[in-house]
Amino acid sequence: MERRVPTISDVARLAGVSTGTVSRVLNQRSGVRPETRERVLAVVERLGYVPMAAARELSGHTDKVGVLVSPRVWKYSPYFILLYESLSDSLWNENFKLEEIPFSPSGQPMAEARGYVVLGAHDHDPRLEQMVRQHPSTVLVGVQPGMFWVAPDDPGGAYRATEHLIKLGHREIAHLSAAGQVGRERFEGYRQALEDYRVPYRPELVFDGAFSTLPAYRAVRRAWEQGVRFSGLFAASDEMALGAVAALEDLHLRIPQDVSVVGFDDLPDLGRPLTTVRQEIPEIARTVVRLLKEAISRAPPRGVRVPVQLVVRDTTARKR
Amino acid sequence: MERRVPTISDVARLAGVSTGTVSRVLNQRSGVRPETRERVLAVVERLGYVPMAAARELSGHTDKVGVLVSPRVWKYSPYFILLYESLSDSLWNENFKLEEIPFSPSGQPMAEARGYVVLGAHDHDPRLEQMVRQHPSTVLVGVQPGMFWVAPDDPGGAYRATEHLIKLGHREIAHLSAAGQVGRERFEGYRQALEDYRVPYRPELVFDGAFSTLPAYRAVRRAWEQGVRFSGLFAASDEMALGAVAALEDLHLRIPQDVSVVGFDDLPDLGRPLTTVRQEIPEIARTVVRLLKEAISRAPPRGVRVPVQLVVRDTTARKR
DNA sequence: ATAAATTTTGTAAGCGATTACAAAGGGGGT
DNA sequence: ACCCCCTTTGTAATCGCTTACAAAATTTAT
Repeated sequence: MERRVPTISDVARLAGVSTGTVSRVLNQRSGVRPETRERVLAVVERLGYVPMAAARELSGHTDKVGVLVSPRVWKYSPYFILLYESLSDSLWNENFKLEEIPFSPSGQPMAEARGYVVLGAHDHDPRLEQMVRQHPSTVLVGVQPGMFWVAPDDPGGAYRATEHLIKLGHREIAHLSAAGQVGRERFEGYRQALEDYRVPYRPELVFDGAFSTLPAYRAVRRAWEQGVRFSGLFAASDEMALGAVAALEDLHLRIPQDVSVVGFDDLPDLGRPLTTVRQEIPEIARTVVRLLKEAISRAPPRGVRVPVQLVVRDTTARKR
Repeated sequence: MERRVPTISDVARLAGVSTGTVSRVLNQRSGVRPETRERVLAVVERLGYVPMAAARELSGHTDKVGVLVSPRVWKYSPYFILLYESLSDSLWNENFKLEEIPFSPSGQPMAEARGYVVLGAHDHDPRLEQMVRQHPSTVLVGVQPGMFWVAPDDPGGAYRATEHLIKLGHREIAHLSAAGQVGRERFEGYRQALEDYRVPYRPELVFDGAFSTLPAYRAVRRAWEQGVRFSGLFAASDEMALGAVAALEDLHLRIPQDVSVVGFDDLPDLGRPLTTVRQEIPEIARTVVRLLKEAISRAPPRGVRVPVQLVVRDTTARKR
């Protein structure tokens, strides 16, 4: 009953090779005959062997990567948690170990690490520049020319969300926006779609929802009560979309019959399935890791956009 | 500039003892002369030495402790995150290592661990019983006779919150409640205070806020709009209190002049400082660890209430 | 003072991985 | 066949810490 967790030696023994070879296979080092590799991998698979983190780290070959999280509230958002976990996994696969590092007011991370990932930085946080100067191996999640960055295709996603509504026949399309880089980019996508399809842009249809449920609810409800009308709404985040849905329902409107709502992010376990723009968080994480390795090897900085995808569920319908 | 992180050998060398002795001091093992202990601790302090987690774990002396988190949403609440982190720290100090374990549908944790901590379990989750039978070294955060459990003094805190409002002269005191064990206990405290102070209990003043901002907002606003009146409100969580504050403000009421609001939890970084009942999350974590050790040593199960404390800030005022 | 008992300390073997280095194996070229 | 070179594999040291055991120091008993 009491089965020991298999170690690298178990794998080696069963595969008829040495631990060194197993290690080389697992770390994709060159110089292992393909058939040996196969044999080892088969045993790994069979035993369900997973290298022990502590041992790997102790042997001195995992590098620390620090994550700097700017505003404290960010820490509590599902998006952040998902991204953090995903990042942690991806890094581990590349022999890095994620560690949360407090972003000191002076702008210097407290602990030394091989590289850094910055999440949720403010727009023109002066600390960013300093950070990059002092620690070139830094990757930002967000957009920032001159450094390594990774960001979802926010404008593209917003464009497709809006386009989706337009194609359903909607012409009065409201937008729940929010301050900051991300909010701005999603707004741009919205606006561009309107323009391309010759739907007039009306500033009074854009509300600030601060990326959270309650402010979104209040903004939508207030606007509607003041006579602002629309048959479609694109919220720059799922949480805001949820707030909007609640507000509209309180106003005795039906979703999607009276108003179609599109969100952004595709967070899991949301309670209500939303038509939304899905971000591939794991893919973002993998990209961060890829760039981080480039950064560490002193490649010239570049930015990458990760594609997003429209997921149509039942909060949108053809305009009646 | 490139200063190495000190190891146990550095400490040993500087203190003029062997690594074995340092280790014994650090792990509070007996059989170290007090003056030697002092000397070692001084060096530890001076170097800022912190044992390396990986090495400690590898040496086989840290036990895994699994945390089971029931509903997935829980994971995104600040309370959970705070508790999790606190728990992780406290466990580490006692040579345990926290690990999140998926609560499989069958009710059996997937991985083997020395002990388990269950967070946010449903009221009478049938899996709990099975859990305890199969893994006696389980501590629940919540109340459950027959097993080890730790819970904040919810009834007491709710009592004091309500009492505070009563003593400020309020007689119409609303309550934002929520389903589940915790919600019920806080409701009980509220009710008991009313009874003790001879304030009539009025069921129409109790709303369901589902422990979150938006539902709380909607409940409060709807009630007020339907003519329900109160000059004080005790919300069973800070988040709900925030929702209530927003609702009341939208109804053109001033806090605390028109309505006094009390929350529960004292979450940090809330945006608006609230009069609330503070939970000492670190203390809860420490208690969990203490009980966990008892559980592991097969002591008879018991439950512990951790005291809470009323923190008066500026969302409450004397009734006008 | 000496031996025995006890307390305190040092020594060294692991824990599970990685990796430098050495050794073995496999072709070609002659 | 023989030698050389390149690829593949094995060996063993290493990372930082804990701990069983041995050794030394101290106390107690006689």
